[in-house]
Amino acid sequence: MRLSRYFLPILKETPAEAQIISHRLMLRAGLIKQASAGIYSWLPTGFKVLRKIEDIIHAEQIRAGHHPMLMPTIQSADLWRESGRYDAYGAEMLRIRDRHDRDMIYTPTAEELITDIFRSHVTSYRDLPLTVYQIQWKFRDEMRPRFGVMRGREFYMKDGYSFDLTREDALHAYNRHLVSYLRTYERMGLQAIPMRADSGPIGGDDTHEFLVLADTGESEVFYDSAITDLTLGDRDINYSSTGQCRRVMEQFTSLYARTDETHDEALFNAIPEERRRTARGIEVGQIFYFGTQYSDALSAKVQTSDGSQAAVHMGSHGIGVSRLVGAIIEANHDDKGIIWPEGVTPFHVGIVNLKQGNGAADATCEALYRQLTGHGLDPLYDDTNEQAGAKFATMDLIGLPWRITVGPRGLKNGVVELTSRRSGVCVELTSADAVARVAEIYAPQGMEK
RNA sequence: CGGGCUAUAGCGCAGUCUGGUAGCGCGUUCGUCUGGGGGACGAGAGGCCGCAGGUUCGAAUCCUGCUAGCCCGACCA
Repeated sequence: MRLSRYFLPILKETPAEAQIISHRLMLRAGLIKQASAGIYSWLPTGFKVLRKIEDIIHAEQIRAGHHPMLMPTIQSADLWRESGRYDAYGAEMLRIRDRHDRDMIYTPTAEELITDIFRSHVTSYRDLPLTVYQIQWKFRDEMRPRFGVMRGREFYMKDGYSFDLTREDALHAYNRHLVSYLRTYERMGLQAIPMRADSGPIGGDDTHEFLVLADTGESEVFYDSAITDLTLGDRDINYSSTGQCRRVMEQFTSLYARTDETHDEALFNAIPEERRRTARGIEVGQIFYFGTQYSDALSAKVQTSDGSQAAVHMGSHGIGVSRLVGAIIEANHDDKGIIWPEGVTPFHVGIVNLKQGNGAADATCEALYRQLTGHGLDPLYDDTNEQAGAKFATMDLIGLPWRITVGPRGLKNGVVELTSRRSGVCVELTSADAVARVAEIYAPQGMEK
């Protein structure tokens, strides 16, 4: 993309409404614009990041054997009355009345609707296990929205629902989700720690929240520092292996890690003192196993091999997609702006032409742009007439992980510069080598798609 | 929902106390110069001063009501 033809409304000054760093940077970098309290428009650059996150989630869910689908945002109140949640949910559920005076809701979650779909079409144990999911907008009429997209009223969320014949099968689904979520977050450049959680209004027996450590997090967390050394890395996961999924789950959940909701002082104090940590965290996902709570209420049963009827064991599993954009920024920024992890960056690399109108500089930038695009990369070329300093400041603010700087001074020696946004390390190399280097950086991710 | 605050140009703000032609910085448009970390000079454009009512010869400014947004708390993915 050429910056001169793009829509990137950056702000030099911080809008007064924004308090925390990710909200400020999202507004300043032109990612979002507030439409009303807790409701945001996603401008082109923010939308690109949202889509990147979404793509990673889809890839990892499909890899785990889960099926994408899509359910409506507006639902009839009837199903919610059937489950008992129409009254239980309270004022956070946005209630709407249509022209025929029917009660409708803007959905905050979809257990009822998916269970209704399930009971209409699945009648045999042979159709199990089944896990479906969607990535869809949700709405919770928060009393006090804040922190930008991290605690909005409208939010984009992946919500998955698993159906199994037995508790054991359902726990495998639980473990499978835990592992796939770990992979998902790692691909986004985030460390999200599974912590034992409280089930809240969704209900359930087993539940873990995934938390990203950040000073601005809403939850107080307590953990054994050894847990931060754990990574999945590139280990090969066989999602149909119950043993392997369970072992990974055990590895990642056996060390102490809890939010203040479930914190146990005695257990915490049993950790060697030098490894005890208290910090703050942002919740970016949660998995639940809740047994037959909804299948009983909504009568979702299958026929078993011996001919009897059995309520299915369910779980639901969520990732806060829009919230993740804020969480990633909270975990990846400096005083100049955002520092996107390669997996979610809106553009792979920035090209800065230091002297627009200079024949050699223009030609080199054009060639770089063509070659990078030819490698399947998505560069942002700053072809405007701004001063060098302004171009650098913009690139730093929007946080592209790599920048190629082209100017007459370097071109005299046949070189351009490749700079890492994160480390600030800058190397001089030929423009052909710069293209090759950037292509190499992104090659592993390209192959995963 | 309790407590506090704000609303004036695209953004950040002054002006309100003490009523009298709407201001500043940034951004933006045009021109010239400049050209490796938000550059300089010159000339412009851009406002129902949140909305409604009242007081007054006259209201951004005083009074009443409303709306929207923000902060702290409680609550929450």
